[in-house]
Amino acid sequence: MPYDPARHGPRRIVGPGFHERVFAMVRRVPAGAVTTYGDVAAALGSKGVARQVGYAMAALPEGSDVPWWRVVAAGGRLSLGADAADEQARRLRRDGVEVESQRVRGFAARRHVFGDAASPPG
DNA sequence: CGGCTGACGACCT
DNA sequence: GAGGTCGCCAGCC
Repeated sequence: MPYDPARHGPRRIVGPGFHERVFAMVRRVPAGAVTTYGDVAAALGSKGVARQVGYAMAALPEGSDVPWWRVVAAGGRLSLGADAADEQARRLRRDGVEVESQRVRGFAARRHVFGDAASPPG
């Protein structure tokens, strides 16, 4: 566990600067679309931080307004554990995204593109 | 500043 | 399709 809010501090979304940017990007992903850790990382400027994007997701509190389930692994796969992946699949279906065998249907078509706007409109 | 951790990604066998 | 390895780098103590 890279960051355990239950032990390291209060469940506040805006903590580490990097996470803040990650959350902002993920919030830009509309329902029905999906993105990948690598894409978010690339949108933030460094494709190498794909991992850190995942850690940011892990640090999200349950009631956050960040659609973490729209972030999947490369190739449209659900890299989370089988159980967690199932939950993600459920949420994706609620968005109208089909998931089969831990993979997003028509991933290429549903893949969200973060224009060149590296920062949110806000 | 150093060591440890880890919702990833690409590659090889 | 499945299993193992290396590279990437932020965050925490």
